[in-house]
Amino acid sequence: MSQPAAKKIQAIRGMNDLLPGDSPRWQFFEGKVRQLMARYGFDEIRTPIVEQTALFARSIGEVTDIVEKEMYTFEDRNGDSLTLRPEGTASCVRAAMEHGLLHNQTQRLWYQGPMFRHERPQKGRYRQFHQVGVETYGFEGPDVDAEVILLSARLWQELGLTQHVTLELNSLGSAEARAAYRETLVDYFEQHREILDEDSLRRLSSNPLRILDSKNPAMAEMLENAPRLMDHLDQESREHFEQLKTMLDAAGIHYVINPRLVRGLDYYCRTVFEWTTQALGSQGTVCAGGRYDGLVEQLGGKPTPAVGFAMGIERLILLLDTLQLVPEEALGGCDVYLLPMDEAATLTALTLAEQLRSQLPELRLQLHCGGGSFKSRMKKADKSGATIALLIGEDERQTDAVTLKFLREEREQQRHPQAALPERLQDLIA
RNA sequence: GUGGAUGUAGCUCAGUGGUAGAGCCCCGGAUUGUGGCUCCGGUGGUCGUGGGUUCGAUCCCCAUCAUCCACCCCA
Repeated sequence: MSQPAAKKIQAIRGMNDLLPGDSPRWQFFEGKVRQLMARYGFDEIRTPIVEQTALFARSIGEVTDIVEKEMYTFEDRNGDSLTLRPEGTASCVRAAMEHGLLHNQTQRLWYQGPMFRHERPQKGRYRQFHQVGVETYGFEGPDVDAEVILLSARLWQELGLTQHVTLELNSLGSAEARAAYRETLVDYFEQHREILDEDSLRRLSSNPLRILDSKNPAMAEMLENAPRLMDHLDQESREHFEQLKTMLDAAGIHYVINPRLVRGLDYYCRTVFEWTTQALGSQGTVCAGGRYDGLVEQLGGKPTPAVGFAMGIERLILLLDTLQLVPEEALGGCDVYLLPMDEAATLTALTLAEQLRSQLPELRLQLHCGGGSFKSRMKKADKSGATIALLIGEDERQTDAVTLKFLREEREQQRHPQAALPERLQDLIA
């Protein structure tokens, strides 16, 4: 029985397939990250992508856009409210607390994986996107702030991005100072309510600090006279910030102080920073983080200082791509394409391929499969990206030999006894 | 969530109110055992989807889905 044409099923909006052509870039980037984390003494942590909804509501802030309208929240079969994680910090804190990692000890952790936010997709902004994040717990001083910033700076160095990113820096003060300033600011804005535009009125309850960033000329004068965050920093935060700047100066890291830099998530305090680029249009923030000393306590743990950041992998890959910074050799492919020239040579080729793979574990060898004319076999050898083709036909089979042909250079082809191949290939590939 | 642009072959794109084309890719041949260059031939399309107007719609209208850009927000 013929069925009516099934409705075409496609990927969920804003959720992308990573195709074979893309994955080498990701592996290149992920490899750099993995190496770097080890060099800085950070350990990887992996947590589930689903958590109880309350975890995010409590940590990110009830009135943030993320919690109010961007979370993938659904009911489990038993009625619990679950949420696909919109960011990594909350899960990290939860896991660390749950397993006693914060009990009288410090931690330097990193994670990597998919996050989910129901936003309108755009270039560099997707509903399922991927972050690499760093979390430190138990370090109070500005040295660890500097450490995580230096780590990120070194990653740009490794990737060749240093010239294309800018570090913006600010301090929000202690949680108390920030909260107090926020109140002062809201009071001030309330007094000038008639000047506020629609956007700002909305931000008044969600993110009043953002109002300072408004470009509306009608509000410029009023904003000019608004109370300043820097004047409301507590003494300790002020010193913390100064010390951090001294450390970054000493390490030769350039930064721009941006007093309007405000992280959207409620849990941030004191140091906040952002790495931005001009090369990606309006989605220019490539890495952002800061200090969240109050978060562990807020989630029911003991007061624990914490610093971290998250970076958007899609945005970084996009950046690497537009700047053509992924090296050719990172783009995959294989070294050798082994092809039987006719059907009769299939078995010989297959067993030889397996032998070579046993003898040369580093060798990337693709065996021709699928038959076809000799011409098409050669075409596939070319397409495979291999530098060397190994051919086995009637002549070779009768003498236990193999023809070795160079695909990427003008060089006479050779014929070798099969037994001599491992040594020969070893030389050529190395 | 708001505003705008765009959906035609696997990819990049032309095109017309009378049921479609190029380049690349793929396959075959010129070249019985030598890919990349050249030449010749071939496969491949419910013109995003669903309605409407019309004798007739890929084209006009409406809706819907998706992508892109900006806003918002964020990594």
